[in-house]
Amino acid sequence: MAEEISRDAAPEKTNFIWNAIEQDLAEGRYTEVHTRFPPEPNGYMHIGHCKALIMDFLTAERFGGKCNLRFDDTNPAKEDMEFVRAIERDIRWLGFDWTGGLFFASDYYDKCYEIAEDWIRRGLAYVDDLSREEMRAYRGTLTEPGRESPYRNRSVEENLDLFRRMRAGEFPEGSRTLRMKIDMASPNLVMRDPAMYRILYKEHWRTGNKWCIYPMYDFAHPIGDALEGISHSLCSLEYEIHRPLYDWVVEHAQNLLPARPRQIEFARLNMTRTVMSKRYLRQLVEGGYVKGWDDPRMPTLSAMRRRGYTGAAIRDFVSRIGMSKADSLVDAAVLESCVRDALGESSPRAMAVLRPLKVVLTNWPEGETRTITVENHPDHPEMGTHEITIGREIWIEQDDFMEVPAKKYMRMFPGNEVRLKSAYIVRCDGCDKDADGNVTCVYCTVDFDTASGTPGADRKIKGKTLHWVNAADAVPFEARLYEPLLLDEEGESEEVETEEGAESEAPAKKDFISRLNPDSITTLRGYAEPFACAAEVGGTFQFLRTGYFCKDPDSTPELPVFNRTVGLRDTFAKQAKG
RNA sequence: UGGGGUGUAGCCAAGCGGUAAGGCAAGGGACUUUGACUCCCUCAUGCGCAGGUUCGAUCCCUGCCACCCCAGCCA
Repeated sequence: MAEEISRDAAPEKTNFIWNAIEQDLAEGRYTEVHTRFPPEPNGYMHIGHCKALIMDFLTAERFGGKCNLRFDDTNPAKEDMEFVRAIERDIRWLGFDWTGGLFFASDYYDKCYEIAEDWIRRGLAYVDDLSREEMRAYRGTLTEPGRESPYRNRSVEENLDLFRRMRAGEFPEGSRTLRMKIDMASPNLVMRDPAMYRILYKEHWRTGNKWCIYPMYDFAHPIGDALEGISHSLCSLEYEIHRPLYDWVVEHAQNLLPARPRQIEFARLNMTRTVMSKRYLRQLVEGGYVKGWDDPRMPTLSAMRRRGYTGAAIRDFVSRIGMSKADSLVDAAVLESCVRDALGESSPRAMAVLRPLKVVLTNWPEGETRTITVENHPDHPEMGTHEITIGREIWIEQDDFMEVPAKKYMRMFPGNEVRLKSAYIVRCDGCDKDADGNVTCVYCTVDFDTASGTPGADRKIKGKTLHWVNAADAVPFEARLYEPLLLDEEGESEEVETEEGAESEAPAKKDFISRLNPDSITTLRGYAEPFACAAEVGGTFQFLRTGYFCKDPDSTPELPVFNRTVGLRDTFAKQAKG
């Protein structure tokens, strides 16, 4: 019996990185696991960042180690404290804490400088006077080796003098760089004497004007990792070709470093129906296609939070999509499934009508109101109850009435009985229409013997159970329904995040704009029960049969606003479409 | 045409020489006071292609093919 169970049990979720780490541990290469999440504070985090973030924190958790948060702030021209705060908030929202500590690459500027001078003395680095354009020309191409800079073989004394004067601010921006002396003929362009330092007369938001030379990523990152005692430095696939350089830096600075971290790369996240690059995201905001970085249609964490996604749902998502080195495009439906799972358990139920249609209960006593107690959650009695009312006039969903029913339609139509959720079975008798043939009002007869909770309620009927709100106390509210930002998936492949301003982006840009979904937001004026409208901003409900909704900060006392976080699965609608 | 990577179902993804896990999507059915949830069932004689080694290959070897990344003083 026990064997049966263990055989049926799903294998423990694993991935190639954890397998590699287990092997490292088993073979004694490392005795403990220490990771880091190293964002550059130059923008808001989006769902794409979460894959790396969660992998970093979860790997530490899984192996009983620690994870640092390190802001990679080596380029003062692009970075800002505002983003540091935003990133910290997003990480906390996801439910993580930087158990290993909070650091900045700028903490290591002195150490980087020390290593730079050491390398100059050892003949491993040199000051180059080549201009940006010349350097590009000397670098060679994918198929041709580069040429050595004429400044490559300066004496140690001259290099040291020049580098110190670079630091002292004696040379104009862009006039010189410090370069590693590796191999201009390497087939890997990254190894062709990469720059270590550039001159930048920019005040840094942490180090002020102390420096006018700033270390490059390829130099500062491995040093930061080693200084923090990182064992496994996880990053995305585009850094794979940098790994030989990463190892070169760690190896040659080993005399001044306490550790020897290992870099492992994995595929970054791409998702259907959205974009994941900072450049496109900025285009959406600045082009007015969305209302801001936290517009609920955006894939930023601040937007997802506002829309009603939960940190737990996003963690679940990342664990479901797995980890590999294969380029992938994950179906957004996976994320939606995670959100439904998370919200289905925790959200109180309420009734709200998105597209209202008046129903008059013709045999309901004029002026009479009844109060009904309803459960907040069908599966969780401990979540309590709340009260709703019913009177002679109620609102139902326009979709829930058809004068001439479609095939398999089991909602309200003349002659058919349906149940009003938590209330009574009613029979539809007919409707009013305006001059254009639009239904303006529906008439029903209540079967008073079928009140919910009484034996009479057990009567079986063909019709479905509909949600509704009492017209007498329903609160008008604004519902914002969202559709994907982008339409077709054809040929979709999100480009990597790069600096804007490249000439090659023109065609892709046009394609991106042409794929924008013009109907990504629908704003409706509906009616909701007071219980839901009284919630505070951020409060989440399942509005029966229409989806999960989250109260938006745009709400006013007069007009609550609810974002639809995600709809419910709707197999009937699918059948109708197909 | 240089180098570094990756190809397992519609989309992700396990698998590490012993005869293809799991999730999402999709399609059936049961249940239902949410056409939801939940629960059952179906969904790769097949692992980019072609050879080879082996009693046996998704796994090892060889050769092809396709796709991704790299020519910043960005990260």
